[in-house]
Amino acid sequence: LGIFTQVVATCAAAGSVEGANRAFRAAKAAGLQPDCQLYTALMGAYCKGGRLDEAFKVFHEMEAAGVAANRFTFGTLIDGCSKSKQVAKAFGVYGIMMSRKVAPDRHIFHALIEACGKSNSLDRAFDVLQDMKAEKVAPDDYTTTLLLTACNTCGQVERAMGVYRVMRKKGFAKSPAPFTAAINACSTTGSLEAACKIYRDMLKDKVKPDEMVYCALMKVATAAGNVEKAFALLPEMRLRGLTPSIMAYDSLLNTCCKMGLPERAVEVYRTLTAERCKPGVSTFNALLQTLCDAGQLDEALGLLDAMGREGVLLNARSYIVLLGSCAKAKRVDVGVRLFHDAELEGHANN
RNA sequence: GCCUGUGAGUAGAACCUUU
Repeated sequence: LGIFTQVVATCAAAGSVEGANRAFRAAKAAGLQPDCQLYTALMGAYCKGGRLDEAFKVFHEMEAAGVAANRFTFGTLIDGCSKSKQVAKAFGVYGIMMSRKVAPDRHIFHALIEACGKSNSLDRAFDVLQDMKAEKVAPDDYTTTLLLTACNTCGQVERAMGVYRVMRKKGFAKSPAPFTAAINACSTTGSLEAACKIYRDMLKDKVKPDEMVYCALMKVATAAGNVEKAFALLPEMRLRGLTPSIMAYDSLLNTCCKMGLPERAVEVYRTLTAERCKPGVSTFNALLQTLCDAGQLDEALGLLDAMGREGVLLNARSYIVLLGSCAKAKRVDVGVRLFHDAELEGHANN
């Protein structure tokens, strides 16, 4: 059973619902009676694949087989409901769980908070926090991060800052994630000062920033229109012992794109190539967009060779950007050729 | 007797999926 469960879980992690299903059936075919863990792993696969109904079918099958669900089972289902934005269902499962006298843990509350955030029910997210305390489950960094993210998606910057202040007062932030979420709240208001303050708080609290922190800061700097600040974060990262990866470079390319700075974008591209970072489609799309927005269609077309060399295929987005630029420049011949390429590669279907 | 190993569910940026 352990081996089959691992196979199911591995398939789920790889996004192969079919593989998970096959492994589950193989366990049965081997004459094994599935236990709670195996059923739960299969439900997880369905949930991750967005096939919530089938996850519930497995749950009912499990119940019919007389196998009792535990907190892992309920946690998997609630998380699946959250990912499919089915808040009511998530709380329904929570209700069943409580009626079965299964003690909830952090995962349960976290999945519920996430579900509330996704459905714009911020007040309810805070109710869950109260429930959590009532059940004597202590909030941690994950809890704070989820609450901050919920505030952000609901556009409640002030509330996010409130959560952040409480977190710092209690002093339990040990990881960079809650700080990143708090910084992200600042990009809504474009308040670079507030974001920098959070960054300084983090250093003061002896939490080591990771690359995502810098990407979030770059985003805020861009929203505030402060290009120099965004670029200054690159040496700052290095100063803290981090080597910028394609993530940071992509963020800077986005800055160039939003601010209309084709020369600097090309400069960033040169740097990341020199640093042996592997550019992806998003890297090239940001570059293409920047160049096209600036009317530099030929420079953009020149990049296509580089893409080929890097083994990066154009996607629909790349073609849309290029075709728009061809249209604006009235370059019919180039546009038609690109469109044919797009057709051949199956990107001309929308 | 000792040692070791033994399966399942959570968070943050950007991107992509989907102009």
